[in-house]
Amino acid sequence: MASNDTTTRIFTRISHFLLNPRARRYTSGAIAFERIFDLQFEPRDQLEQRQKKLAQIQALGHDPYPREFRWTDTPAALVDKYTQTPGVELEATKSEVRVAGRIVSLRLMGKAGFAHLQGAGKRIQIYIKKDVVGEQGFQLFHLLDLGDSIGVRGHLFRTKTNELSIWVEEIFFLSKALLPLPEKWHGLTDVELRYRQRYLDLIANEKSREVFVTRARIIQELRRFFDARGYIEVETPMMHPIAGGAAARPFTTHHNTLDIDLYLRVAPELYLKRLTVGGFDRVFEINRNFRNEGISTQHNPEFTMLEFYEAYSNYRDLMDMNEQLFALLAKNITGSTTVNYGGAELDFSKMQRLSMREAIVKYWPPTAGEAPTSEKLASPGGAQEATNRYNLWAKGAGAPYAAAKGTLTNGEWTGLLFETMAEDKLVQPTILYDFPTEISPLSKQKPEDPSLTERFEIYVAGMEVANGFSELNDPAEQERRFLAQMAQGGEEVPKQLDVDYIRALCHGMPPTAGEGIGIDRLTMLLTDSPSIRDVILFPLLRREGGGESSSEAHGA
RNA sequence: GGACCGGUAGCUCAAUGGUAGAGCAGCUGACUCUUAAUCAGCGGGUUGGAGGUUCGAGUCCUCCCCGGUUCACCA
Repeated sequence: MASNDTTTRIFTRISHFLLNPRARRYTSGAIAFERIFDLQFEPRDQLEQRQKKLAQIQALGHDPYPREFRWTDTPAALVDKYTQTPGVELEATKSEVRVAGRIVSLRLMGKAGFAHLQGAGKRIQIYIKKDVVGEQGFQLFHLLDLGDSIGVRGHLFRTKTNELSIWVEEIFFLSKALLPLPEKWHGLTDVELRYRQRYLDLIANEKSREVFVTRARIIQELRRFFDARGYIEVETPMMHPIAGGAAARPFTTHHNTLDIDLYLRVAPELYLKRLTVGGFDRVFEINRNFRNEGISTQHNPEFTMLEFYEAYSNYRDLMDMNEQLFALLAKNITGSTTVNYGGAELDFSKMQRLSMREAIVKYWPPTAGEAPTSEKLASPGGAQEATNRYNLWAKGAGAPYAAAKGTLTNGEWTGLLFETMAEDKLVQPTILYDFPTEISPLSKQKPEDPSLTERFEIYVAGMEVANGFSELNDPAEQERRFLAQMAQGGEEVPKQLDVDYIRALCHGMPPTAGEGIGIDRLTMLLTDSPSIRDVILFPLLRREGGGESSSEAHGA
């Protein structure tokens, strides 16, 4: 978009200016500023105008970039505390408040004026009268623009229309907004700009601010939950010599001094399990994983995962714990165990449980012929045969079909068939369990059926939000699975055997259950956000404008 | 990478193939309880870019750029 190009160019230029040491060398008055602003961009008029005003503010005797402001209350705190208090009472006490915020509305009327100050996410109105603040103060008020930061000293009162407001006795200039805020009616609606310039999104869109506050609360709740159960929180490496713990293409980086290539981790799993070997029986980590794969409304190349491991438990124990955890989170975050997501009512008070084979049987399209039975899917060639029959139907019906690359094992066919036909049907919170061994290289097999593992995933709104299992702790079996994986090859598979991990298992890992929960997707569900980009402050975006430096990929 | 939708003033959007506009923001002035403040006036455009069709293109055609959605990819 041309308008966007222009805007982003402006912001880029400004940030260059702010980083430019010359810019700090202003003396006084507009002339110095005008020389520094020798820039070729479009909204020059506004920028120059505000520069002139800043110079005038300085000429009035104010520091253009003061160091601090001592406040007594935030706008949000005042609004919270005094919503009910009648004006008479406020006038009677007239207790002094000092409040800082950003000007988000401004109405000047001759020798008086109103404005709204925004701080801590809420707005409070201020009333400025020339009689009260004096000639100097009122001159300053006249030089303010939407977006400026100011502090005020005064007392609370209510206007004719009964709005809680501050009767300003003194104004303090705090910071000039040299560039205008987003349009005040529509706010910032351009999706790209909302992601790229999140700071503007946060000012203009209350909903956006709430999402990120909620995200922080979700993480707090999770910490509380695991703390209460005797877990300790750790941080394991993000730079791995071998990218293991998940099948995903890693990012590559390089350490100069050691002259070694490293991978950004695709999962913390193998390190956390080393810690259970080391005696951290209950351990968790909340941090970033990096996967060099596609970007979509459900995928960001870096995403936050909670991973936790609990010794002496199995996957059934985790399933039970998850039911509690999800219900508790939904309740504490949204106020109810029933959560609206994209128009669907998600009920977190209970979770449907299905084995993967049962899910295929259950969601088999009625018009695709007779559904396979679980026994049939388990038999040799059964899953492939079912997939072929499904594909035949899907091609006729125009539904997505399962495209296999190369030769697959029975377990891989099962996984593929499930993903193709059943995954997006799992809207209500569902625990899907008993995954094929071939697609679960780190999970323990079921004693009565080694073709399956004690593994489950949680699906909500058709999205995978969690993945847990009874951890494989037999080093010989683990080595066999790693080698099988490597033999299979592909970019998603580690290139080398993680010898130290096998060695760690040789020192004995207690029976352990472990799980990962995708924090971004969980936040999407609990904030009714349709895209993962709505819950990540600075999602990875395409490079701006085609050819330039990539330093703006995350915004600023 | 494919498909679909979109790109017009700083922002949000109009404009049968026939003189590029409105509101907001900005500037000047008036106004001492406004709240999308109001009133009067002013400035603001390479219609994403390049070609083409046409007497005439914001509008139609081709290519390119940028963005969104979606599919593919993605334990």
